[in-house]
Amino acid sequence: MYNRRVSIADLAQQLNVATSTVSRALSDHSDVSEATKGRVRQLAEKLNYRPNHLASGLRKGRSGTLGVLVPHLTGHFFPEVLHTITTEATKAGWHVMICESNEDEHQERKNLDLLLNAQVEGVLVSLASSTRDFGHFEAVRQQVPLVFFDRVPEDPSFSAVVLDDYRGAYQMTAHLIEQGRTRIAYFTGPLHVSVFHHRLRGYREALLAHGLPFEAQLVHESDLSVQAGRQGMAQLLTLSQRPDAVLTAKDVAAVGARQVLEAQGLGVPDEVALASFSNARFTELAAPGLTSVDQQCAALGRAALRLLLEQVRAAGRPVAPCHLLLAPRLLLRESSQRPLHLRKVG
Amino acid sequence: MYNRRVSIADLAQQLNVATSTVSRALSDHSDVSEATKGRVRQLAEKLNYRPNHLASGLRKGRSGTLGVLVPHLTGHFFPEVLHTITTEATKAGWHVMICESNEDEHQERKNLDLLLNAQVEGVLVSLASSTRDFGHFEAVRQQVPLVFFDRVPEDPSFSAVVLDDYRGAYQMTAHLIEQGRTRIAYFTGPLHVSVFHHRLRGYREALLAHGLPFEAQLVHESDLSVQAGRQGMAQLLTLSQRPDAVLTAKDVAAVGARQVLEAQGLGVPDEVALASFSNARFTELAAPGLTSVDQQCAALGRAALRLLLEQVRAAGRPVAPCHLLLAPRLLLRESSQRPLHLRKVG
DNA sequence: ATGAAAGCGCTAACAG
DNA sequence: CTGTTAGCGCTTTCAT
Repeated sequence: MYNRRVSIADLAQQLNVATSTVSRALSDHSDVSEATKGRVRQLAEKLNYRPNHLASGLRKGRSGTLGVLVPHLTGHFFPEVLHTITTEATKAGWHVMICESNEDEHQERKNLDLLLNAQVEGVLVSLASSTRDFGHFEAVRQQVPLVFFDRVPEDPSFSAVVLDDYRGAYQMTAHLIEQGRTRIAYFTGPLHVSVFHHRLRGYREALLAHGLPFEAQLVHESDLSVQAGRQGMAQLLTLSQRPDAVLTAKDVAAVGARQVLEAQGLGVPDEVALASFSNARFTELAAPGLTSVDQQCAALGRAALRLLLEQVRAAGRPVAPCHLLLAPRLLLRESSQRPLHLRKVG
Repeated sequence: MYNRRVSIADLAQQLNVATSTVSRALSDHSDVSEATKGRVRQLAEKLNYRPNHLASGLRKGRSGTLGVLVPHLTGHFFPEVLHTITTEATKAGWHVMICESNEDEHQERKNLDLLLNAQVEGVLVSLASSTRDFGHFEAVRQQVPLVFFDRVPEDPSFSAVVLDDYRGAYQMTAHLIEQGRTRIAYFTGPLHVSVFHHRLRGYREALLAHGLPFEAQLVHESDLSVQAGRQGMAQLLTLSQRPDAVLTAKDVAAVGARQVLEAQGLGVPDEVALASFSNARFTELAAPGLTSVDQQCAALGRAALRLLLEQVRAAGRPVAPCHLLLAPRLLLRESSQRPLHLRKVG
């Protein structure tokens, strides 16, 4: 039914040369005559020969494969990052194995096992939100280079690439203040996740730096779902003095907030400004366009891969853990910009 | 720097048994004593032994890996399908290699090579939109089982799983007609892509079956981007008699259409009803919610994987090509439902 | 219940 | 320039 796969030995036999010659010819080794190379390549082509990656990997002690472990494939961010990683890695001659932890620490463990068994030569990880214990990563880094991105552990001995969330939140908060907002609410995700931790800090420090108070009642912690966004917004509207701006640590929560505002007849941005993190499709599709902190997926993916490959190429020589902070970029759209006639002049 | 990987030979040596015994113990072979199994497992655990997937694959002539090739990882549909596929495949003990063709026939070719070289035992494919020639798939199916999903070739000799796009379009068009719409415009994608071809047929036949004319001027072919949606809508509004409903073959195009309608002060659904295909996040997040034909990602992924594994397990025995049509499901939301006071009674 | 030995397909010394 | 040979880590007869 299926064709038997043709091996180097088959080619060698048909050409009356040694397997080693064929092997060398196929890898364009310098000390094979052009004539032989030609004959080998031609026959390989004709018989549709394909190198057995398992065999060469086994022999060379190199799988030529990298592992990537992400919490999930849905949404905007991870697919975008993965796209960059696979494209670049493939270009550099690597295979990539992608795993999903489904935000679950236990599946994260199992997937790491899977990757190590597949003999990956390096691993890129973005943490599951439920992960509290990092023992499984200790084991990994004793085997292969390991680089985290976006969702990274606090432990600075791990290499990591992240957006500068602190600065992103700081700058966005500052932007809202510059638009004349003085009561800025903030929707955060679980604070044990590093990104959310840093964003909250940025928010707070921007307030303080501009002489505004940090009020606990204006901060709402949740899973940042649409649902949570609605709840948070509804709660804020019960305050005696309602906020005039809302910053959410994730875009979908902003959608929920907006729904509530709309239902209450409160205009965006006139009465309440809205801003968030991430740059999913709908932040630009929504009307009015949602101001947000761009996640720079491509830059992040590229940086993480570059860092990993550096460590892989270091081939065992000790490498100091490296931390990359990507500068954030604000995408200012209508949802946060005070209409001209309402702006303070000067 | 990195720990040397421990092999079966290492375990065997430390336990003073043969490698074959260790191998058998680890795979829980029936004729190894429980005592030995215990000792082996304990040491394996202690030394953090991990089976070398390359070596066992080479020896067994089985890689335990499946390949999946999709046009891209962005959007809603493919990530969702991939999630199902990887989850289910992993559960069944398979590795999964994911590749992106970036909608490009040439990259599709290269990725198939990559997968075959990795010795995958089966391949799931959703076609790049630029693919016209299917020679490369001929080569693939001579090596391993091959199943297409969603974007499939016309050639019926290939196994394929698709949503019943014809019925989806038919039912959705019928739904719009039942809501009292009589001039229903349709935005289609490139017609050489099978899904778009079938959807157009469904649209047309639903019209005819309900005694409505099929008018070429109401059909707009494009790449279905937001941009294209805007253009198409703008063009429709120049007609002497504007449509009272628009069906788009992809959700983002509907977003573009809606933007134009809004700008022109035309209400959705009051003046123009809107419906589309796919069930991306924003179809439900948008206000009013966008009526659409659900893509049933999970069902599709599961069916495709099941079909592939059947063929893989058939292990060379000839398998007749199989075609699965998944029944569509309409998600009726506000954008298509005529407000009560305007509906025909009866 | 365990061991000895061969071999999956490939590459890399080493020899010529 | 080409061939011979050994071996990567594992599984699987075939013996015992």
